[in-house]
Amino acid sequence: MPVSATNWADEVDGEDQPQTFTDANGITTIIEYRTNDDGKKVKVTRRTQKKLIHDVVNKAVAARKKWPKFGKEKGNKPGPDPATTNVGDNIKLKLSSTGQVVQEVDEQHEAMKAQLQNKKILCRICKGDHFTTKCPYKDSLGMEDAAAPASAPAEDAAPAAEQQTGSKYIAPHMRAGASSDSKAGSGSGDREKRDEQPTLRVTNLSEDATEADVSELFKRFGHISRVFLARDRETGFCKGFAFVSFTMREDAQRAQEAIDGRGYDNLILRVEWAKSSA
DNA sequence: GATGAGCGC
Repeated sequence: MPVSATNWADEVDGEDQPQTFTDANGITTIIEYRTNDDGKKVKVTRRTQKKLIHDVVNKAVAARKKWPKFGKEKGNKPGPDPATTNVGDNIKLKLSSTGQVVQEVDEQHEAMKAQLQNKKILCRICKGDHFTTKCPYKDSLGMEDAAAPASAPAEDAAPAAEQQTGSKYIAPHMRAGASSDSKAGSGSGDREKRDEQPTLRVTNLSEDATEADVSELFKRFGHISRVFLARDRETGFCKGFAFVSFTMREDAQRAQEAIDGRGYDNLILRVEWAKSSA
């Protein structure tokens, strides 16, 4: 195969002077031929750091900033709007002289974050004071149409419930429709009572799922009266399915629709209405 | 793929 004279990589012979080449990205390559201890001629290739790649990316980012905004952002000025945009940490890693990896936080982004700190942050999933994208429930429950519970507020919010409704707080066991054995997981029950509650059967749970996992997953839809996780009698591992009873049929209904087909622990959960066993 | 526990005073 003929070798192109312009292909510097193949120009090996008779060049004792260092050669330098700069490519389109501004990366400079230096080639020199040295004589080593054994008297042999060796080729030494060095390149300047690829720092210009970084600049190229930033140029593209800068260009994008000038694009007209569209959708709900239409007509807004360039740059992120704190109401809709989460400015994350831009962390660079660099090697220190001791070989340890050192974290460097980009100062520009720190400044940006500080600027946005005064703004209110409200998670659309759980109403916590973090961004929706940072919600701890995002992976398991991160559904866009996160339906707020109609009959029960989220997250052990007894005092909050009082504030929200403006009426007197009613303890769960005193509420209409609450069962006498309202302790979730107590499994105390006579079957008749159990079977008249709106109960879901959850299948395809992983074997290390616990009652707590299941109730965490479902409690945001409303008050749960009972969680039963089928465990292997000997090993104690989850047998892959569980029953979740709600106080309110509507809550169970919404939970069924919302969680059925959702991923949890790398598995796709199935949620159906339970049939009474007999 | 699956339908919940224990049985004694």
